[in-house]
Amino acid sequence: MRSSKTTPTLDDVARKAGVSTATVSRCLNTPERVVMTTRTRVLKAVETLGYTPNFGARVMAAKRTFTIGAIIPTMENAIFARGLQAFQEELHRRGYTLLVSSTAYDPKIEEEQIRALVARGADGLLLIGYDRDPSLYRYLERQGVPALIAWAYAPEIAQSAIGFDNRASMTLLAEEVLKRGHQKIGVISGVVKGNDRAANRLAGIEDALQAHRMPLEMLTVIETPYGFENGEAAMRSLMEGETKPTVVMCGNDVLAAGALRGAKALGIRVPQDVSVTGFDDIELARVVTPSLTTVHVPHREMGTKAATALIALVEGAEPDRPTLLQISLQMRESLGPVPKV
Amino acid sequence: MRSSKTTPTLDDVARKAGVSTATVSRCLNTPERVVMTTRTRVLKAVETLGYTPNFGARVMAAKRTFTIGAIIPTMENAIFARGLQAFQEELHRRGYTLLVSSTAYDPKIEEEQIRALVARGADGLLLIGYDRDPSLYRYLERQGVPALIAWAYAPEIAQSAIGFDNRASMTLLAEEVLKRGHQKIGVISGVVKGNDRAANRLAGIEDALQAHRMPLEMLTVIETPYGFENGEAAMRSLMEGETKPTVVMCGNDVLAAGALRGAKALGIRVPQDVSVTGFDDIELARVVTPSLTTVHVPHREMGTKAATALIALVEGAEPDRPTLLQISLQMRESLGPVPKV
DNA sequence: GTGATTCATGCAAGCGCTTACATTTTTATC
DNA sequence: GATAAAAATGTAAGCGCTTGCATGAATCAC
Repeated sequence: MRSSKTTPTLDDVARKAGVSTATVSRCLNTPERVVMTTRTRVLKAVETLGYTPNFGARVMAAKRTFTIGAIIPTMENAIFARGLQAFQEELHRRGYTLLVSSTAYDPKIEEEQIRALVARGADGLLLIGYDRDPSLYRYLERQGVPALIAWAYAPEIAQSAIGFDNRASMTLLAEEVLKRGHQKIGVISGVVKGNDRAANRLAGIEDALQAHRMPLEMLTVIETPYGFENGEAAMRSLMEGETKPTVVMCGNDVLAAGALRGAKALGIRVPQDVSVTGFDDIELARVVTPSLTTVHVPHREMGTKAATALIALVEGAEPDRPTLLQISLQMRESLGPVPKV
Repeated sequence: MRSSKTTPTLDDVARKAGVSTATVSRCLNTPERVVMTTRTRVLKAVETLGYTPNFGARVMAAKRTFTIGAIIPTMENAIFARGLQAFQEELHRRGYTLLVSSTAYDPKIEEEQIRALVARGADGLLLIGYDRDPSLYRYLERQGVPALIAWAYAPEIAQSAIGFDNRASMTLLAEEVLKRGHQKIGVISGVVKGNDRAANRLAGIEDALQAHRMPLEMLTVIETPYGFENGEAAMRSLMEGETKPTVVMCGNDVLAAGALRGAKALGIRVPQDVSVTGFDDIELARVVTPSLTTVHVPHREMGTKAATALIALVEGAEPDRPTLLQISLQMRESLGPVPKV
């Protein structure tokens, strides 16, 4: 509830400076169209009154907010933080403000947040992954709010997108695993439903097996929400299960860190007794012991390019084809050869 | 740039449903004041037209946005993530939307973001720490936007606040360190300027020394921006310096994790050769090896209570006195007795 | 059936700002 | 110094919504 001493309006400033509201508005938006002497007078009035433009009114009149919204699944771990930071830096450089909101991986909440940000006048939106109700895309289209999809790439994505191929990346990593002789592979996957990244990463492992004509029975998959604790729990049930895997491939670094911890608690050595791999290459991957073999994602590059692309869209450019970024494998200590029996 | 096929307005809906705009507005805001039959008709029109209220207009007319802004120093590490998640959950339960923006620990950017959020109609703001230009508080006051300070507590804070005593907490931890016989203490502190948390944590260590009538010369302080790499670098320079400390107390867990890594790179064992402590007790603290002795902060409690308190302010309650939350020491592996020479 | 209430809806006045267009002032030209 | 062109400023019409007040319809008590 705003206090009763109402905040000054354009009108107040105009009166104080002895000009019309139009002139004040111009002073603020196109100062070069106002002669120096009045400009200083107006700015002084602005100053003494402590005037700040009312955004709602401005949006309504001008139809632009210079605000970009980003809706991410979670802030709890650093998966998106790096990329978002770069995204924000670039936006800031270009005069846009970034507002972030998170969904806890819940599609319903995501929809609410998308609508909230659109309603609040976001000029454009950054979305993670492409797997969502088509009606949402229609909604955005109708609202005329461009959305850019990041952290994912697939040729079939109709929207503008910038990301990497989660599936092929995981295949690449799985190849390395197979090359080291592993036959019994545990997988700790994120929840696949509604999460194309998780789904594709899992599919990528299966692709690798199939390419080598290996049976999918080699795989023991546990699906669990992202989170450190969950990784730990999954590791336990994997290692206490019937077919103890010799390697555990995780859907992201956070799960992998949990798995590492789980192994430690069980007194199982990594990588001597069991290998572990991650995905994302966040800082955590280098912090844990043993350090994590993982897929390196160019977070900052993705963030910066996403900003550039989204601004272009907002400013009226035609949508580009999805952009594919290159990942690389980051080999560290946690992946070793299959243990001799 | 919004597309040319303009989005539907209240007017369109009203026409389509054959009622006045007032009725449509009431359907959306106070449905109980509209008879069922018209209500369904209106809602159907809303549906088929794909209408979403224009927020700017609504704000302007109604002066409420049900939006809360949070401005945090960084999303890059999880320090604020947990608390913010709880904050968001509570807000969501109460029908508010949370929009987050980050400042990279830069006061200038913080000011911009505060203004941006206020301009965009935030009903209230969550701010981290209290150390900022007084004019900003005046600005908020004049704009009638209540702000709640979190992650910090000091009796002298004039604003509403909810947090813990960074200084006393660190003193408590330092006591434990001293109790173990350490005499040469390295400190990796965050940048103190403009950051009351960092400043108070450092001061807390000094307090402990003074309480024991020990000279401040026991301390070797390195001040560095928060960040894993920086912790690592600081650790190196500490251990390669003249007076090798037997314990390194870090301003937060991220720095401490970096320090741990630095020690490992140097071939120095923790805690046998040198002890390390952190602050915050984020997940990272349990993930690293050795696990980190640190100060446990009740992140979720703080987030939830902050939400409740801020909503109360927004809805017109009188500001409370600052609320103090209890921390606890989390003793783990990284702190040991002073090594025998 | 009548008058008094209550309920549902419509009317219209803003909310604070931008901007096309009109008007006034300044500057340039001869 | 008069005139035309350019620059500065003012006027006023919205932008899409909410809400106090007015109106008309439905309900009730007797």
